[in-house]
Amino acid sequence: MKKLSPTIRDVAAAAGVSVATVSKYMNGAQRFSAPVEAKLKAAIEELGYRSNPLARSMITGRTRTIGLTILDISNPHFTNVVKGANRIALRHDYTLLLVDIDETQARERPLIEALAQRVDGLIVSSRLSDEEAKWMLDLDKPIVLLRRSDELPIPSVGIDNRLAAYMLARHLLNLGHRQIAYLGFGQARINDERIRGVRECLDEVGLTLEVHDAHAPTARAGEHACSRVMLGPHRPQAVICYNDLIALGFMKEAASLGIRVPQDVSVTGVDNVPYSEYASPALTTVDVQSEKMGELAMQKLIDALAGHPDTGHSMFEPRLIVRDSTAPCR
Amino acid sequence: MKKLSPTIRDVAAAAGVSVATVSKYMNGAQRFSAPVEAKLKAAIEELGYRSNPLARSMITGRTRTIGLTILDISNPHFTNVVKGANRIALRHDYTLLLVDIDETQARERPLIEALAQRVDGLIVSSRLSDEEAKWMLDLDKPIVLLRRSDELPIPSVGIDNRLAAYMLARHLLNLGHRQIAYLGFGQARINDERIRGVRECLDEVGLTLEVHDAHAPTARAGEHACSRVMLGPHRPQAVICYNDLIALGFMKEAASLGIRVPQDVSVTGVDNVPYSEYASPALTTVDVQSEKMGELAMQKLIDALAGHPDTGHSMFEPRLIVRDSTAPCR
DNA sequence: CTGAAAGCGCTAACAC
DNA sequence: GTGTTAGCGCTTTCAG
Repeated sequence: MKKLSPTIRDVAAAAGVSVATVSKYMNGAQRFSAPVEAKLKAAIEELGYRSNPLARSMITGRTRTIGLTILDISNPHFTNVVKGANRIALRHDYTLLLVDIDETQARERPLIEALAQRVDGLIVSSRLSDEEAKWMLDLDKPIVLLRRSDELPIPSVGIDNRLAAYMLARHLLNLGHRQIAYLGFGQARINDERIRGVRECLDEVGLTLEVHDAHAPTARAGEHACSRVMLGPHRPQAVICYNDLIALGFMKEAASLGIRVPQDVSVTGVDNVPYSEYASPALTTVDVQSEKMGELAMQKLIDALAGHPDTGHSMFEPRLIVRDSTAPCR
Repeated sequence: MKKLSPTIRDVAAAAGVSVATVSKYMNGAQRFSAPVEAKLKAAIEELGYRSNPLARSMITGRTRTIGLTILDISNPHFTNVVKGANRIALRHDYTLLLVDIDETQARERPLIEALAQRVDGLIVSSRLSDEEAKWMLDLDKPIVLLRRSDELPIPSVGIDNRLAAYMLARHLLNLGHRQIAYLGFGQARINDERIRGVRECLDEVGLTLEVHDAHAPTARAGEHACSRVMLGPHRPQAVICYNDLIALGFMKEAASLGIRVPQDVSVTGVDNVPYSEYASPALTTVDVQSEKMGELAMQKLIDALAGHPDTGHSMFEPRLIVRDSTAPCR
């Protein structure tokens, strides 16, 4: 078998030219005389030469790699973001270096700092507050945040969480519900925005909101929280969950408890993950355009890399998806 | 603000030592005299120095990065594999470079070849046949395959697909079903193994198997296939789907068609993805230990990287998970 | 324990 | 068009 892979010098020697010529040829930097081109092609083919991207990156200072940190790869919302980002990256010949923060806030900073050294730019989804994320500015790499940041001069992409939550509340009010509960996830920075949106809507008709916390953004957490919410002192007629996964778990547990959805309680989520459609009853939710978010975040980053920075926040418009988990209040 | 990040030379100058000393210090290669150590620590802190992993990799030839190619990041089975692999990688201070093949077979080879140059080793999930995958041997990097390969001398991890399918068939036979259909995905290499497992079981009782194809391993594809399977000339009493996603889509469409699961037809999947549990009826399936597969694949690779190669195939044992989508035949 | 020097594989001026 | 030469930031002998 083979030894070490051939270097640019091996090719130069085999083709009888200089390394500079080989380098230029590999980069398609200019045109060559027919005989040289032929020899080059032959030598490269013969040796199976492929230029070493590491050495190249060291000189150019560019890796053609984008770092993407997500909070949890198990959450379909984030995989959709990745899907979108990846599509745009591939199109521009960039590779994604994916880091799953895995909902462990402690390691976030070191992981991102290490990542930053190996990539040309970063797309970051983080639970850090603006204050806690200031160090990102010192990374000296273009960054796009997957949530609004009012204080940091970093471009970002997200949805209007207040509006999304407002829409769900309005939908439930229209169905005649009056006792509405919110099952949130306090660790998420956008949780407050969603609570605000719901409150804003309920305020208009003089209703108050019962707020619960699921402690995790997962189906399992939704399951656990269900009895606490439904069998507590103030049984709600409708529950707005922080995200679809919590809602899915909630609905499953409700069924176990003999509580029917939507007859006994209406349930909603947020995100419109693929499986919300295949649950039964199919989940009423708000589409947040996860894939498009990933696409736009990547596009912004690539633009920045190309010298067209953009420090604004882009907000996608949420869209209410009414399915079968919500119904008129009895 | 700062300009370019400081290099090892800056630190050496600031600390009044040589670059070699700084290098050794950064790598914890040896012990140092107290004054030198103090100066180094101070200089590094002062300048905010972090060694450049690219330059380091170029010399050592190691990147502490593992490449992982998966067929589709939208499939929860694969995200679980990633989760497991990532856990082990982190534990050994490796980073994952994830590539989503996105079910596009054409680009597979170039993507993997490019990936191979940037990592120390690869975990590959591919639809290529052994024959088509021979070039992987020339990559000169340790590889672990996420499926059995009998011909290639490459270590692999997988489950016993024949047994998994056999178990599902046996379960359905025990429930009294006689007209059993298989809704597969012909592109997958393991599809044949699963068909074989089902056939083997049905042969024992002299039954034949109706085989259909969903054309994609997705819920959407399962939806589309449902009417073809259920409203064709040979309506089955039970359907074994290639994976959970297809089964989920199938069940949704069945409901639309007024076909009740499990009363009118029993349905099973394979994989035990998280959402199979939250569907209703909850899906009967076979657990393939996706996370453990990812963990073991990574462990094998890291062992290989540490000089303990292992060319064997590790097979996880499938486990039948009976839930509510299967019931006795009326 | 510490330092000087020789590169890793490649690119980027600048000559020819 | 093609070659020469200087490094990129770091590790690694090998002296001292």
